[in-house]
Amino acid sequence: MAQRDRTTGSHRAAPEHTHPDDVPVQTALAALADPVRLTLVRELAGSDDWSRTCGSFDVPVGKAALSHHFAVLRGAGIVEQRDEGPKRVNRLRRDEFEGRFPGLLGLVLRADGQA
Amino acid sequence: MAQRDRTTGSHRAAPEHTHPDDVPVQTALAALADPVRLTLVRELAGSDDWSRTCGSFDVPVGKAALSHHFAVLRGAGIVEQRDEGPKRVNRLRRDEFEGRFPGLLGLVLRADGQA
DNA sequence: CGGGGTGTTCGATGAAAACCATACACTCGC
DNA sequence: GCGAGTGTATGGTTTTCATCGAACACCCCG
Repeated sequence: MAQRDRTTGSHRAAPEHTHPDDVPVQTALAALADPVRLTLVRELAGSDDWSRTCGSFDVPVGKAALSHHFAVLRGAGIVEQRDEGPKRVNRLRRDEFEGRFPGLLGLVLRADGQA
Repeated sequence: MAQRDRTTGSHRAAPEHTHPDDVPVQTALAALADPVRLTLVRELAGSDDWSRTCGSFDVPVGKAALSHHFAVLRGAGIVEQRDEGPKRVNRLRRDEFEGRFPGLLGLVLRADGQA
């Protein structure tokens, strides 16, 4: 019982996740309406699942703020995290999120850098 | 020149509009990520174009705040306003906005009240 | 078991945004 | 023109949120 995972040996407090289905539209929009988080999502979208650690993103904020942003994205059902040794790797919840908010993800990704 | 409109006789400062095409995704998301504005958009979606005056919406804020919210929606290319006598009537820019952010509007409208 | 690497938590700070009350501007009907 | 009705602008308060620095927790490697 409660035997720890051998492959991803980690018994750190597992990150709390919210399934997209339990996320209000407003929360999802608010989560994506931030430049830093938008960058995270986009960079994540261009990478393989579980291939990026939290610290591997190119954003102009400190560790603390970064950690906070990931918590927000988790709470909005946009990303999933898993502990892998000392690191925490990420995955974009493409399908689940798409099921809840069809088109939204594609919208912010295709997103024309601006204008 | 500059003959005033006869039908909607008004020479008040015309409200400034931003076309959806000139709106950054972030701005659009931020505009919709507010409970009051979301209510405005939804109520507006359930009414005929130009049928609703600013004051005719059921939101728990004062006139000043309301006016501000409409300005934000205008700046995000979501609503269009026109002066009609002493009143200012509204219209949801369905098609134009849909062209710029396909699916987004439908998403916030279908929006399951919550969860 | 000690230390480097990684990420979270805490407390505080600063900026942005929502809000209100008041005062003003404009249109219309009398 | 006055006065009611409608919306905007201004100034100031409150709340919210992004951010940082520092302290802490955890994992691994030697």
